[in-house]
Amino acid sequence: MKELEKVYNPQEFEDRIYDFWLKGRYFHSEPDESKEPFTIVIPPPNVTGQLHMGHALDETLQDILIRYKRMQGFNALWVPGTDHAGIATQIKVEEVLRKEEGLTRYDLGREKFLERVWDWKKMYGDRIINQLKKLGSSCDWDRERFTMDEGCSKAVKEVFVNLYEKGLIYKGNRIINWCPDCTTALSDAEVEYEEQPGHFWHIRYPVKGSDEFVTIATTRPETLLGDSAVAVHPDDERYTHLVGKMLILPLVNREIPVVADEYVDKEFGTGCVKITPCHDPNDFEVGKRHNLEEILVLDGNAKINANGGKYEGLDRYEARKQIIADLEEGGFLVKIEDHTHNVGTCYRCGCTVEPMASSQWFVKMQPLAEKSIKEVKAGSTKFVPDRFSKTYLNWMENVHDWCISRQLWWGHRIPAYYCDACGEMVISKDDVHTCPKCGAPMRQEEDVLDTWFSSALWPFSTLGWPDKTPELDYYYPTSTLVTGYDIIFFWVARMIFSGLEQMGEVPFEHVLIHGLVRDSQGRKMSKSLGNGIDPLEVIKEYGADALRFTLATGNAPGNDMRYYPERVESSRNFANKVWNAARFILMNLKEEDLTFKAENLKPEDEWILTRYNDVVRDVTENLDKFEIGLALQKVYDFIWDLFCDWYIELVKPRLYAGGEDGATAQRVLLHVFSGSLKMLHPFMPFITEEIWQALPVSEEACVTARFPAYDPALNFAAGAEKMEHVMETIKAIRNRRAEMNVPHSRKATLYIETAHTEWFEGAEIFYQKLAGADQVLVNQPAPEGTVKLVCNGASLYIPFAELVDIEGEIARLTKELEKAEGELKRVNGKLSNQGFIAKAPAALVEAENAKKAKFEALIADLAKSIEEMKNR
RNA sequence: GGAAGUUUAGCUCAGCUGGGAGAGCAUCUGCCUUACAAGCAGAGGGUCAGCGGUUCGAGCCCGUUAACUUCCACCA
Repeated sequence: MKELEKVYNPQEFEDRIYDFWLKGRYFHSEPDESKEPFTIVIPPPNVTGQLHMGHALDETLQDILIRYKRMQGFNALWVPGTDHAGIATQIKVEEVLRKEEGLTRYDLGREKFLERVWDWKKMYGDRIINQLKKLGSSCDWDRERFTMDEGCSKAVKEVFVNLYEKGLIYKGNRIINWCPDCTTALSDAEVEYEEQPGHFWHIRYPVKGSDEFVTIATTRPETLLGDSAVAVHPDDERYTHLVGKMLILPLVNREIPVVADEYVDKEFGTGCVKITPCHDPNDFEVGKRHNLEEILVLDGNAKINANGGKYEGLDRYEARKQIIADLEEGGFLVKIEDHTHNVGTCYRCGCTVEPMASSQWFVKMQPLAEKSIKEVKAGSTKFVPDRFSKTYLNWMENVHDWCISRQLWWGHRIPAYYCDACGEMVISKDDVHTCPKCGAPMRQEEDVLDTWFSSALWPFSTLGWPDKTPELDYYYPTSTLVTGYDIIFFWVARMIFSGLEQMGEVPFEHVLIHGLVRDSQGRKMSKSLGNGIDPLEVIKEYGADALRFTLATGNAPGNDMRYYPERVESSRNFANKVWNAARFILMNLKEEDLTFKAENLKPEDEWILTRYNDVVRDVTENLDKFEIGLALQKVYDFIWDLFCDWYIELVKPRLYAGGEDGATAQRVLLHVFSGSLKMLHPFMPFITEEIWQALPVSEEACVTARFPAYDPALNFAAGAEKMEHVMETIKAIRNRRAEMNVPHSRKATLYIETAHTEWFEGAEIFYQKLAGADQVLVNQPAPEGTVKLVCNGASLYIPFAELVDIEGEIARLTKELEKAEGELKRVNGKLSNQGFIAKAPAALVEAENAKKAKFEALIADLAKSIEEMKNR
């Protein structure tokens, strides 16, 4: 038997325990038909390679589920996400490049630039794996798989070609969101809207061949350069006479028509809208309907291009300034209004996105969405908590086509090949070098795919798809996805429709949604605010177990949680409690044979075993329903309150006395404690394993031990009830002594008057140890002037005559009496209610009847006691 | 504009299918009782946001009002 360090010091053993697990290959899972699989898909390391709180929460919840399922005999596997082609990686590298070397990716060239990104990825990939280990993640990383390898590229190409052949991928000219900083298109989901103060510029457009004007209002005057019409509502009588006439576009002096279109809101502004097909999605549609000219006036860096005439080369905001000045000078500017409006920003770099017409690749969402909606409605994939299925359905039902091309270098290149000679385009899984039509050389599409295009394939691409691997066969569909609600659209939705389309089955059964971790003031943790808390720092100070405990407890699925250092501290305190309990138990295990047997059990043994059994049942139920916080709370309460504060104290005398009773106590202690450790292990893996390795138990490691199961043979209702009575009286005595400020060291004889003598048989030692009694006399006359306590089924007398404050005592008893009478009244009210008698469950009515008897007896006792006091 | 969430003790939050209001922290009191002061034993503190309804019975179900939060869409 090993000894534990005197002080709980997680830093001392956490690394060692992790190595122990690795060495024992306890995390290893391979397809095994004899076991049921349980699979979790996990995200890849984030771009900076720095574990942040949100990530830590993800990992913790996943790891809890994985460990729990493994302990239940499942073949539980993590499916590590293949490294994705994240836009953020490229941007980060570009940023560093710019800052440190003053270079752009174009200066470096494609090949060299990609090498840089690779280096970055490898460095931070390794780093994050090490950080995950610190957290206790039992993820079995496969270094080879963890890269953007051939297999994954193969899957991406396969899917692309597949969708293209079904007509679900097309290339088209559309308005997309363009980020001038990242110089790429963004999908709708990648745009964040934020309210910003701005202006409405009212501008006059002269009507050709007349001295009339129409006045339009715009928030982006620089787009005037690309106007190709002004629209009015067809029913707007103010303007019907102008429809079909031409206007002179100020500054540019181009002629543009007035068109009538239903899109215009008569009530809004002047009722005239300038139409800029290339820089506004609605205008784009109007332009298509009226066959308007499409004039692009911005380039990829949001500078005015050659179509902008004299403004060419100006940045969009400088151009705006200049154009306003010129308009004013020309007398075209009517007025300027303040106006707050929603501006789309890039969710990565925060820069204002520019809607621009551009040739991009799209996924046609309608047919994919229909299937995905059907499956979730049918319950093939269940969201936990369920309300998030609404979020998902809402999005799916209103989904737009998905822009998947990105003008970046880092990522999976779109497998499209062009022939410049004859204009042929080929979509192919294999590299195509010569044009099948004319034999000229072909070049591959420069654009890469959206990060989430490949990420959406993880549930099967990481298992070897499109090859028919045993893993794929065994593990797909996976069991659970754990993720934050902020990622439902990006990832969850796309995994669902990709899985359905390629595999014909939803990718996972459950999606466990958690909230965000906020700071103590409820703000989102972010780098710019500088309020992010580094999980590694927390681990360093309090240990990974404490952090995991904190993240897993005290909040419900899908709700945000606030991070308080005090909470981690209290988690650490709990770990310390467990540690000390272990030390105590190890000190007292002296028997040779510690195998648990349900023999010679004392009431306190029966009580703790019964309670333990209850907790095992509850915790299993909770975990099966993904109620991780509730489950952990129950384990915590059991270990601290019931096991440590009661059972250990109750059993100390037996342990010190030794003998057969002491041996039984040792066996029960070990049985219940080791079982509790197993229940606690998924939540606090390090400390439980460290203690486990010191305990004389048969299972070689806690991580692979069998999770406790409810055992009907260990239910001792009678023994447990008897013990509860004793405990109730102990609490009452402690309470009174504390109220009277009697020090623990002052002992007194305890007189118990009761009809249930069997409750108190053999209980004397407990009162001596826990309630300051030196001896206990049952049903023997107590001396005059004692303190009297009235409990359910017993009256207790303690001879502290000199401490008794008669008036105070009467007041106290009267208060208790009133309380009891109130309770009795409530019970009587229920029982006299015919509706209750008739409709409530029989067990409940019976319980109320029992309460009635109890309160009646209590009231009689209290009334008697008050009389006695008054007569004193 | 559409949708979802929140409102419970001083603070942060639990409360599972309706059946006598809970935890942690904070506060107050007494204890260094041979595992643990990172502890032990106690105490105080709540009209469960307001109103109405269903029910024998509502923190929980329904309706409604208010405040706050988030997501989606988006007005030139």
